[in-house]
Amino acid sequence: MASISLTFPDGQSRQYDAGVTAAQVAQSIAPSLAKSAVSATLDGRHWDLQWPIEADGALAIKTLKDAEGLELIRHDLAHVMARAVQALWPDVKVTIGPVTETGWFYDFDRKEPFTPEDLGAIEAEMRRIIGAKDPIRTEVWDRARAIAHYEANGEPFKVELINRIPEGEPIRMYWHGDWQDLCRGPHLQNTGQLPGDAFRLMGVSGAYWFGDVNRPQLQRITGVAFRNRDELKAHLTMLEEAAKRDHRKLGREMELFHMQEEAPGMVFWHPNGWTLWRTLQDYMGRRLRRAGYKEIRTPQVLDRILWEKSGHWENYRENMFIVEVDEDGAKEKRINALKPMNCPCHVQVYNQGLKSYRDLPLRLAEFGACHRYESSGSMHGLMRVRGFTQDDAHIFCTEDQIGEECRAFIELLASVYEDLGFDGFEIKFSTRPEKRIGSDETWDKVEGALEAAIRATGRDFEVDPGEGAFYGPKLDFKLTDAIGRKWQCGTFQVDPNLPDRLGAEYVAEDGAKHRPYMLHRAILGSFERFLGILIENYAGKFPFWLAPRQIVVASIVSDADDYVREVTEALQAAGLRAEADTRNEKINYKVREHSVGKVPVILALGMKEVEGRTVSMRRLGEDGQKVMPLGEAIAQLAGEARAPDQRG
RNA sequence: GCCCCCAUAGCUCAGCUGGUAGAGCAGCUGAUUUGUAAUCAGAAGGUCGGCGGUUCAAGUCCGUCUGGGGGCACCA
Repeated sequence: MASISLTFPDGQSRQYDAGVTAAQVAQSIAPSLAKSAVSATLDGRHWDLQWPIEADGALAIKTLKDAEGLELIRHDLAHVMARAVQALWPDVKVTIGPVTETGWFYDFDRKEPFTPEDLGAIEAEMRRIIGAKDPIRTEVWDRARAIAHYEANGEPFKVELINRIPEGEPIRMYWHGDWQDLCRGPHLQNTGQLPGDAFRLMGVSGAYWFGDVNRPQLQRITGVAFRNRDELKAHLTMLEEAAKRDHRKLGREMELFHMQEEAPGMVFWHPNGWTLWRTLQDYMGRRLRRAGYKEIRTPQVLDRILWEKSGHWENYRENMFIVEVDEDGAKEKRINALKPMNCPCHVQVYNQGLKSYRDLPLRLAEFGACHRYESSGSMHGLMRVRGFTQDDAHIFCTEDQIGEECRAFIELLASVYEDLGFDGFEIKFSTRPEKRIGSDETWDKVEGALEAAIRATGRDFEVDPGEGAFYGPKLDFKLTDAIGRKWQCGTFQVDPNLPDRLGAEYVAEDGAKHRPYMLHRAILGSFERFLGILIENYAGKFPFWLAPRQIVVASIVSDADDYVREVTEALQAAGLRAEADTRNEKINYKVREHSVGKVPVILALGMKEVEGRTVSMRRLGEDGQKVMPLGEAIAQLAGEARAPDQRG
């Protein structure tokens, strides 16, 4: 038998017979290692302990402590769950069950829906299987045998999966107990290696087979799993914490906004929420103005003729709100649409009057309200709505100017995200999709220009092939919030096509008319969504400059009410958002209520403050309070209330 | 749009196998003048999301519509 040489992580090598398994290797190193081993990596590839090793390579034995171990737990739990489901309902057909970021899911085909109560029964059966410590074994089958097997068992989805496995790849079968599944592996050694108390089934949902609406809809059961009970507990606690900062809940509690049946996907902003919005919009307005943008305002309702020209009528009509109007004396109804985006309007503004190359780059910005008829199932609080407002702008420029505009945009975006409290962001470069307009020559040119521009900034970016817009390549910017979630907000898109469709042009140095390029760009994306992200990022505890309610001035005794009103007015005169609370309640009650209401500063005033013309300042999240002269307090708070771009 | 789940007072939620609704908080009224996260008392508040159906009887069972939630699909 041939001999092979395996190299271990410590650099040492040993000789083995070809066909040796990683389990045997582990045993040869130490019996204790063989016992705790769950899998291995061979030349970096995740490798089952039972698979034979036929050639020289670098082998590392993995235990549950390794990242591979956690993946295996989740992977095997998917199989154990599938087995449990088929044990309980033998008629259920199994499909696929991959590992996710926090656990796994498995999609089943079954006529009757799984109920939440079924999940408990499935979990119990899973624990029984884990308790049985069934050994897991693997075999490689040839394609015909595997297909025949699943056809005989009435598992059409597995047959399809086998047919999708590329020629030359081994087709592997796994068993534990009398249950069998098709799987590329690797797996644990036995089901007893699974932590029976560190997983939980989270829910049932629908999911299309291979993500295709035209294929059967399956039932997806999802679970979360960790190495041990404490990690599971920590995860569940994290979910509870995330739920506490849910913008829908905070929006109601802090009286920021509401939505109602008569206007699904549209937001009613209340005074507090609108204050937050305006604070953000005013800030963005200043940043854009300073960056050379001109702010404009364009119509909401436009005749379909414009949408036909822009191409939207043809491609996105189902997603547009259509407005039919009976005009006096008209034979036909006039058909309009609420604008789903601002760009065609911005081209109309550009097109007024002849433009010279000296006018470029021309940056037109609009806090543009748009409406899109989003499908009912996609709406989600403020995060996905039908009526939204973008921090939209379009830069009309020459090809030579794309690079500099891109650089300046990224600088601006980075600075804005930092001001708003977000630490970092990722950049994604999306190239031409299959369904697109414009010539390959043009695509080559604009993709090249955009890539050169992003490279020149020296920032890291990922390429996402085929994910560009149909009219041009783009950069997407994804920020990370306080609890590690990522949100795609900013975008920078190069569009050589819309100026063409809508006839934008400029007179160049050569005296001839040329098409400008159009750069679509946004930093926040939609105000609605971004405010939702901000609310969750800060869990409602906004920095002072953003807080819709900045200061409550509360009386301790009613004899201090006049002074409370005087202080409140003085704060308001200094431009601060201050309210008086002279209700007949104890100071404990007022402090609690405004703390729960997430007001950053409470000034409590009793007779001592009246006599000394001082205030007792209490800050949200801090114990105790500071007494200081009124004038000092106003100066201090007015300083803090300045937006980041207005600080000296 | 599709699958599952949900809809009871302003908010959070009870209401077992059908017998025409209950709590806490908020709000209102009154008392209390209070020193940094809930003072006490009283009265009031709901065509149980809409529309149909089954039944002597529906918050409860069935159908349907609307909205919401968790996913899938979609996201110019």
